[in-house]
Amino acid sequence: MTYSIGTVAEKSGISIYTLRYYDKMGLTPFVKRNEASGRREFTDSDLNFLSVITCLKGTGMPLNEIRNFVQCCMDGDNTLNQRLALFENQKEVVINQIGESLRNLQKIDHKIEYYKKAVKAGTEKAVTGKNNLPENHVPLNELIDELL
Amino acid sequence: MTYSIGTVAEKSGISIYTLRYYDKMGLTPFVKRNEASGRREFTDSDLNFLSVITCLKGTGMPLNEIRNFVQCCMDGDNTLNQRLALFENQKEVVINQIGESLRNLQKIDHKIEYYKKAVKAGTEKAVTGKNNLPENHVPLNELIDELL
DNA sequence: ATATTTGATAGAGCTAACTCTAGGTCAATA
DNA sequence: TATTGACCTAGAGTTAGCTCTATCAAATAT
Repeated sequence: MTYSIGTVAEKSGISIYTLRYYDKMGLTPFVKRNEASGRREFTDSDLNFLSVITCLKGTGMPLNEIRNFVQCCMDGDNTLNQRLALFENQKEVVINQIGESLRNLQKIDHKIEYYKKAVKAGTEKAVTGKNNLPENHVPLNELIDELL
Repeated sequence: MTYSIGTVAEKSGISIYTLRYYDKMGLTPFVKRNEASGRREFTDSDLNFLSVITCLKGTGMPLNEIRNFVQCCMDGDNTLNQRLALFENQKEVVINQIGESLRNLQKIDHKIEYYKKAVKAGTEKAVTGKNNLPENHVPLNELIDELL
């Protein structure tokens, strides 16, 4: 069972243009072509690989790093340690991103409180509170371990 | 008390180039200039404003939207509702980002487990587990409320 | 008083990640 | 069989967000 690029675009939400672009950039060298027509034929395994690529991209990893990772995968078992290290490192990255998101969320919450008061009073001048409260120090690592 | 652009760059971690670029893009119209020399003179209030801008940028808001927000701030009290709505909306955005980050984290954790086994076995072929486990449905909103 | 540093502007250059166009091939349908 | 539609490549164009250069003015250090 294989899928055309259009079908994959529908299933994945990635545009046909982008799928071809990724292929050109070396992100999907595993996708085979039809011998006669040269058309791409995606397998289910290819779709799984694509979802890993999407995950890494979602963490902000640039395409050339993702390409390196894919190359490692193609290079076989002697890159296993390297790939493990990559994911362990990326875990740190994501945890830091969540930390930043939580800090942003906190700041946004303060702003929401601030503007609620201001809207109620009809003017900003009536609002007294400072916007920069002291940061709380969430033990992020533990919390995230708990969430998963 | 005012700060030069170089001092602000140091304090904020934003490069001088970028600070000038933001100013050119209309993100910091509130920063006054020295009458005689034309140099920018940042106040403490300006730094606070800048930290809000940094927060919004950190949530992925594009610069032109941030500029609109800043313009609302300059336009005074009749934009209060609009500004409240903006932050309420941005809160949703950040919560969704955290959700995506947690899903990515989960996938990465599975990969880490996978590669640990593979490294131990010396080959990928020995690893049996599927990589795409069913998603857990964390009640994200409540959890985040709890964290803050 | 002079030299160095810091700041200013205008505008060019750069990178990443698409996004689209042109011109062609191949496959599926009326 | 003819036509429509999906796919192909090469390469140009686009956007966001910086980043840097050239050139000049002002401030600070020696």
